[in-house]
Amino acid sequence: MFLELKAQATSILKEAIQKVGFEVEDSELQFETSPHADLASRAAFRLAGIHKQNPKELASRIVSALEIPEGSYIGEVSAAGPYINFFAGRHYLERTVSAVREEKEKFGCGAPKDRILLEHTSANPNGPLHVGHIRNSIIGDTLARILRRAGYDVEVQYYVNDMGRQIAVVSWACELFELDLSRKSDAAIADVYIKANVELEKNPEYVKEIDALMEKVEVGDVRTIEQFNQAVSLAVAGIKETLLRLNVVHDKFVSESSFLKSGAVQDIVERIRATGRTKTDKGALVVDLSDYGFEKTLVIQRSNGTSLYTTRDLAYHGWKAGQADRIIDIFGADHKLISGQLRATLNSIGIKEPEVVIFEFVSLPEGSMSTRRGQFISADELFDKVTEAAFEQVETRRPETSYEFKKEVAEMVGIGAVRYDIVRVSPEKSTVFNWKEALDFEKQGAPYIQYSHARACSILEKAKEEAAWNPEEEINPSLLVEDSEIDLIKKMAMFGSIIDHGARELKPHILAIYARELADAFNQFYRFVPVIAAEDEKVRASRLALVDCARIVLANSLDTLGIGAPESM
RNA sequence: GGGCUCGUGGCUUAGCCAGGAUAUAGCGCUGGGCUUCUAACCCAGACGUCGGGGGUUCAAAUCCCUUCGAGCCCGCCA
Repeated sequence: MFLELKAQATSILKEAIQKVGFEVEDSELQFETSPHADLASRAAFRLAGIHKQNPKELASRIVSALEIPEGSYIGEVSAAGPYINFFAGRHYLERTVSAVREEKEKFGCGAPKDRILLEHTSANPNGPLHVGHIRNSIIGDTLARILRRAGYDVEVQYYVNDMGRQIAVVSWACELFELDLSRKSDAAIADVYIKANVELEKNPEYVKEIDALMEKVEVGDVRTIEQFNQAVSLAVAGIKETLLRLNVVHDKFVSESSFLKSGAVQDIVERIRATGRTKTDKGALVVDLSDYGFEKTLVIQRSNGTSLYTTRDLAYHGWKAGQADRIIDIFGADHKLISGQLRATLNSIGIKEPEVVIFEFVSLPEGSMSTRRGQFISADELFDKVTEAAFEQVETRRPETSYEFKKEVAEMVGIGAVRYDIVRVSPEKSTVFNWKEALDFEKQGAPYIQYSHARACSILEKAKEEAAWNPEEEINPSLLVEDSEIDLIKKMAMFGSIIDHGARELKPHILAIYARELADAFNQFYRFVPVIAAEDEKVRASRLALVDCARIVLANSLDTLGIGAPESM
């Protein structure tokens, strides 16, 4: 709705500026959201600079020339010094309320758009996901949800490394040590993987055994491949379970080895060779990317002829490029360089490059996390502790409820808190994990937003019981005139533009901030405006409708954040 | 040594790419509010050289240069 408001302001302002005698592009209107108006333009600054005029005077001339058409969302425009301030009118507020009531869970959705292939998580199957990995999952999953709501046809993939060196070590470890199958399968894999790495460190001779395994896989040795697969599928099964609990689902798991089998890896090597930018360096095949600004060459084939992760990834991206209009990858900061080289190489052979979203590291107070060294906090452990802490909270706050209720709410609140905590900060900030903060529900996080939703549900529930509410009833939105009602409506109206913005910039944290502000607006309304106790029947009906709208937009926001929306908590 | 990212009240953080009106919000701190739709809430208050320095501009948290600090990367690992 806000996007429409902006579009109307754009055309009104542009017309007025023309009347005053200037030509402007849309981008020169310099709109911004502001505490002083619903939409403010700094166009007078810009025009004054170009045409050597007084910006204040120009602003008031433009405002006098301005005409607001009948039925516009704009109610009023005024000049405040050099600023041109636009204020939404009643029509905008009332239209927003009816739009939410009509569109319900579809409110905020964009028109159908292109097909997107989004890859996220793709952690190596050498152990369970840890708290660093889930930053990838949460950013990726939230983006996928935002893009879907924005109208894109999104397919989400997990790229499974089932043949790299680390996996060879895993497979080797499974032969050497007994798997503890009483544990979750990915944790059992990590145990032997960590032990194997200790062995490798002690006895570097073993490296030859790993090399041998990798060569066997590359040439298609059935038994070795079978062993790799067994180890990989154990780890992947555990990872999937963890992701499911996080409310993250992938449409497809694509394995690296499939590109070797299909010959795609060989094909891509030939294509790169054909550009003439490859050469042999100590027996290895390398690509010269100096014209793309990369000083060091990129190795795409070992001297023994085997492929590398990068080579298979190139083949994977070649395959992806053929099936979608946009390719999006979510990578950790350690992949910055390699993803740049990947993009350059793809560009050099005319394959569509992925858009890469980079997030910085989550480390521990004692340093960065490492599966190999066993230095990590697994996502499962975090989920267990956080839901346990949430359970205690429900128990103190709602002692009268059933065990099942408490469990269900604790799961939604705990997992929601984890997701929100991670998604709320912009990806380029590196963070240090700390238990105290992770388990703290006092701050304005997911539980705060969920609580607002539950409050809205509770009012509606009570009204239904008293037979005082019919959701389909015609209401008169012009009765919603309190400040906190208007603020709430305006906040709801922003939802679509937040989705649009997040999708355009691939920035999920924008939505997290918005959801909190929406909850803020609802809580203020809740505090100041009585709903069920409203004396006038028509006013009560309108307010109930508004509560229902808030409930819908809060639920839509939470859903897009991948966070559960409890009706009671 | 080179490259990328970050540095905003005690702590966490928005705003920075597209420079403009009193710098966003939470935690913590001080004080207030539950016989009234769930107090996981609300209200009020204190706390800021936007890392330091220089520059561009009518105007800089935002752009440029420089410097300091933190993280990540610079493998025939992934």
